[in-house]
This record gives sequence, C-alpha cells and structure tokens, in this order.
Amino acid sequence: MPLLMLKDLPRYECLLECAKRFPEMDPDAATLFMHLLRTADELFEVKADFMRRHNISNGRFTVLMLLSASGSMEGDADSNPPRSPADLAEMAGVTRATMTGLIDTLERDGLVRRESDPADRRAMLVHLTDEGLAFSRDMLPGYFRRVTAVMAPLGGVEKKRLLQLLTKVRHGIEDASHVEAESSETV
Amino acid sequence: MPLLMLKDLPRYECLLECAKRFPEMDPDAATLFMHLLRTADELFEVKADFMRRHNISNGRFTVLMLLSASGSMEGDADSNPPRSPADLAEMAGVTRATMTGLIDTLERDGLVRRESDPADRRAMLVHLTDEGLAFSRDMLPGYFRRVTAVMAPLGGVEKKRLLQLLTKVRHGIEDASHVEAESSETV
DNA sequence: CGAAATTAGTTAGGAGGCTGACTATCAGCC
DNA sequence: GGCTGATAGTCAGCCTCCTAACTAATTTCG
Repeated sequence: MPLLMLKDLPRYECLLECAKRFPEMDPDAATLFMHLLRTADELFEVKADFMRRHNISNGRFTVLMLLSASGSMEGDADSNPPRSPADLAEMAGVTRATMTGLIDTLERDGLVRRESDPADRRAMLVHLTDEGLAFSRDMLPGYFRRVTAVMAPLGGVEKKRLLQLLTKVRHGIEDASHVEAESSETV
Repeated sequence: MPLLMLKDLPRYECLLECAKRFPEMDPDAATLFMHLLRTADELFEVKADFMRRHNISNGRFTVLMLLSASGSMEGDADSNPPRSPADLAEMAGVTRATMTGLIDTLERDGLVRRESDPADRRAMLVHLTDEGLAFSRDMLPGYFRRVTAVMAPLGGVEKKRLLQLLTKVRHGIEDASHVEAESSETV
C-alpha cells in the first residue's frame, strides 16, 4: 500500500480551483506534500522490486540487514553477533509480536536460528546461519548498487542540498505536531 | 507499515564502515535514500494521525476526496458527480476488489450510497451522501491547514528547489529501472 | 443473429502489519 | 523467603491491502 493513493497527481490548476473553495489550502504546500510521498513510494518500489527478485519481504530483509550489519561496527566482518527478538523489534521499529512472525519465517527458511539465552531463560538469541550469511553477502552488493544508481543524477552539492531541505521539512513536521497536540482541532 | 523499518538511522561512520566491506555502497546515496523514506514516513504519519482523529482509514479518505474533489473542477462546488467503483479504483491506484471493500465500509457508515447505473446494468454509481459531504467539508480545512503548517518552514524558493531535486531523484529511479530490466542482476 | 472476448463488481483466501491477553521468568522490596 | 511488578516471547484475532476465480452484462465480429 503506497503512501499516496493516487495514480496521477492533480494538475496545478485543479489545486488552484480547490484553493478557491478551501482558503486554507496552499497549492504549493500540497504539491510538495504529494511529490514527496510519491517520490518515496517510487523509491520504495525500487527496493520492493529488488526484494521480490530475491524472494524476501521487507521485514525479513530488515532483520537480515540488522543481523549482518551489526558485525561491521566492530571491525570484525565475520562476527555477526546474535540479537534478542526484543532488540530486533526495537531496532526495526515493529512490535515483538511482529518480530516473532518474521523470525519464524526466516528460521523456517534456514536463514536464522533461534537459541535460548543461557543468561536469561525467558530470552532467545537469534543467530544468522551460514546460509543466511551467504544470502546476505550475495544480495547486499546488488542492493547497494541499485541505491547508488537511483541517486546518480544528483551531484554532491545537490545531495547535500536535498538532505538540508528534507531536514527542514522534518522540522516543520515536528513543529506542527506540537501545535496539533494542544488544539484538539475538531473543526 | 512504514517504508523504512529502522527506528534510528545509522550514523554516517557506520555507513563508511559498511562501505569498506561493500565497495558498491555509496554512503551519501544511502543516507539520502534513508532520509527520503524517513521524511515521507513522518509526513504520512501527520496525515495518518489526522485520519485517526476523524476515524477514517487512508483508503476511505482517498475515496471521499475523489468524490468531493471532482466537483471542484467544474466550477460548481455543489455538484459531486457519482463515480463508478472501477473509476475510483483506477484513480486511487488500488484494485477493484479493494475498492469494493472501501465502498462497503463507507456505505455502511452512511457516507456514500451505491446505485445501479441506468445505462449499464453491470455498473454501479457511487454517490456522496449529504452526510458524506458534510463530513468532507468539516474535515478538509483542518487537513489542508496541517499540510500547509508542515511545509511552513520552507520559503517559496526552497519549495521550488525541493520539487526540482525530487524530480531529479525520480528521473534517477526511472533510468535505474530501465537498466535493471535488462541485467537480470542475480549476483 | 449468436459465440467469444471483454468488462463490472464481488467473493474467497493470503500476506503482513497491529493490539491485547497469556505464560514463564526475572528483579526488587518488604 | 516470597509477594509484586516488569519483561521476554508467543498466540489469537483484527484490519487493510493483495491476487485469483467467479457471475452477470456488454461489446465485438464472423
């Protein structure tokens, strides 16, 4: 389910027309809003297409990334330390219940293995199997190539500028959500 | 389900570390990729929060927008012409089956009404009810205010510049998908 | 005209998130 | 030592989207 459920973005004249009926409508803001969502949807589609080719879902891809990327932080590329499901859920931004399902599938496919945590009998530790490691190693280079390719039209300065502008939008989001918290806004 | 399943974006040093293991990784491209998805997720969350307050899902909101916005194109603000489910599905970018479910719920809530198309006995026509119209009219101003507020930190020139840069990213997406179509890229 | 292809809408079943309730374990505090 | 509350993982059930298969009506064309 894409973020922006519209096949074609409305023409600018339509937004102007709409602004006549709703004076609180800012056509430029609305345009930017829609373009931002649409661009992200298309960007995600690039990733989704890649994942489909490798028969892996977004959630499972994330878990594999988390398990194989964590090793890189310590200089030792071969160590892929185990993680608890709760940690993984926290890092991935999903609930523990959802992580249970993701790990179930990954374990069924032989990419990860669950073991009991000797230090805490409630807890489990999720390991990448050899097969899971091989899968990640095979897949990631192609993934990174694709991300790089998508951003290729932008020069270094443009990348930096875009990052600045996106950050500014995120500030606007933060400010706006403070305001909306107090005004219950039911009008 | 957010596009980017990561609670915290990795630090730049981690990406540099990762780039050592995977030479095809471009830390700047990856950063931009993640920020773009994250910004869109947060932007969508603003919309989702608004919709939750009005007890409406994204899909139903879209249908209501399509039914009430279409009237604005003809200068007559009071005419909200009926649409067929297939049209609505096409415009919203979902399948007809999904549209059936959306209309079911909206009809159950009394916001729209289904009628047979007198001109084609296979077809239905979906009308906004008075209640649905009132609901849209009450809701849309607050929605537009929120979209405007989020983009407030950006000046006119910045909005324009951001739009240009997003367009450039979309060109990159298009170019990259042509390339990937030929190279099966299983390495 | 009448068979074949197309189109509209619906239904059935699946995937992947979520919440909330549950069991088992751990930690703190009398 | 033994309640009390917090935490780990799981399960059951819901929501919203999807695809595939189906029925009914329309259009095309030999």
